Amino acid sequence: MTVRKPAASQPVLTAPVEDYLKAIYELESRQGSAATSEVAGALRVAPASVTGMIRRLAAQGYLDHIPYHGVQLTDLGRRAALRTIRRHRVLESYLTAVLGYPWDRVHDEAERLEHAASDELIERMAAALGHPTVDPHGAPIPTAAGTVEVAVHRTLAELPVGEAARMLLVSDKDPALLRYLAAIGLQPGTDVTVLARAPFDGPLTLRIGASQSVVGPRLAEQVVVAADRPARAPKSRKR
Amino acid sequence: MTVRKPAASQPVLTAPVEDYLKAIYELESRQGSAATSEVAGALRVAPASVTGMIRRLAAQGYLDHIPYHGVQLTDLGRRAALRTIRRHRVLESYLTAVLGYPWDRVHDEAERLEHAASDELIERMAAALGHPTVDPHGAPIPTAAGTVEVAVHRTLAELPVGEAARMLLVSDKDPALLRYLAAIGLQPGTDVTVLARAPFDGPLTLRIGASQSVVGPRLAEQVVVAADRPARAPKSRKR
DNA sequence: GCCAAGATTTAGTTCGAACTAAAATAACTA
DNA sequence: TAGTTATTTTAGTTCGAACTAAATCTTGGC
Repeated sequence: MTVRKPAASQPVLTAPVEDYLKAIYELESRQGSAATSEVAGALRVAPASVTGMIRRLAAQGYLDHIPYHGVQLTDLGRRAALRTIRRHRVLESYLTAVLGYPWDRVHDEAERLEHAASDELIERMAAALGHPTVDPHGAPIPTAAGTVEVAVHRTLAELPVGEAARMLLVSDKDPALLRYLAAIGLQPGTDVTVLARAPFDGPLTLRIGASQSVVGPRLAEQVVVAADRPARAPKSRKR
Repeated sequence: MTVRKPAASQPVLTAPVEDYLKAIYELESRQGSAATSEVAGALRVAPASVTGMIRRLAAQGYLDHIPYHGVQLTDLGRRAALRTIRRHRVLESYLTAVLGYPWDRVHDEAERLEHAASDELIERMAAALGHPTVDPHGAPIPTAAGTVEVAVHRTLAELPVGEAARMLLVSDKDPALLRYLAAIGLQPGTDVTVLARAPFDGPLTLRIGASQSVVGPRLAEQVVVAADRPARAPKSRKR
């Protein structure tokens, strides 16, 4: 009752531990490594706290740590991270699809529920949705077995002028950004073309459906797109 | 991310605090008072731990504590308890009605989610169900404003032989009991009559629909029933 | 009305997870 | 190559929430 119980299966991970593993996984897969200070920044925690937690996680076999030279998730750690990420993304999908949450408000809710929901609940939600493969922001949902599609794609900032593309993905972390994207009609699946790009890191003019919008380069970097036509060779692999 | 955030509104209650307030509320309303050792028993925690927590909760205004003479929830504490109970019961209702959970497995899941779900989520779930007033076990769901129906009813153990009654309520805590009740066809709303009661605390013979079952007196004490016909004066009041 | 049994509280520990301040190491630049 | 700066780790605290053991209070039975 009062003790934090295992959300479901064997190893009893606390909420902070799940958060660390998830953050390290995301830093690793985004930039190949996860520095102490980056983890600290992602979790809004002092760097010294990260060192402490990392020592414990290494002792328990979730990651390898070479002092002063960063960490690397072990298979155990990666599986735990993917399980948390699956929960998060299934929850986001369910909350938007079934309970009518707007996509900019779904992240915080999922962030809390992901530590409390049992595997059974997550699988029931996934089943109710027909086992979706991406969440409302376009991020791939790891399978229950622990595999993810890791796709490398361009962002809007890199898309050549005139080339048609389809929006794929945006981070779920910034509600204001998500609201803005919704307002200009950009969401995963939407077709988009860069009509013009101003020099010196200037704004981009986009065609989205029938309308046009001008957006800054910072925003364009956040939006991941894919070639509009079926790609020649699918640029994705299993992990 | 890593810090336990307020599930929704102002006062930041930790999961253990919510569990204590809920347990004390339930003991108070079931038997008028909540002894240290009873709270300890309900939460499966050492009595000394309860004393420690009670001191803190008293200091924060959630209850009044006269050392060696028990505790009493303040209005603040009662409101917090009812908020947690509402969450729990709305969650149970949603999980059974929408996600197909069997009623004997819904308690544990709700027990964890009740600390993580936001008010918004709970209200969306309640709305999706048409604002139910009782949970799957027949327990009344407190309103968002913090009021509950407190009804005093008889149990099957007290029901006179031959008098028709309608099952109202059973505790959600014992999965085996719930499975058994489901097996003999007893659930909230079901009509039931005591056909015979063996002497010396013996078993009861019940008619449930078209079939008969024999149950022990311990089970009968757990099952709350109401007169089958509209009661002369409704034996309930607001709190 | 006393006393033993039972309930409750105090005292002192432990653990996870955070913190600050100080020390150690790595990396970059001059 | 050396020195400075930035990053990381160590050392020592704090807090919530549990624990055990010991002390204290209440009460029921005689």
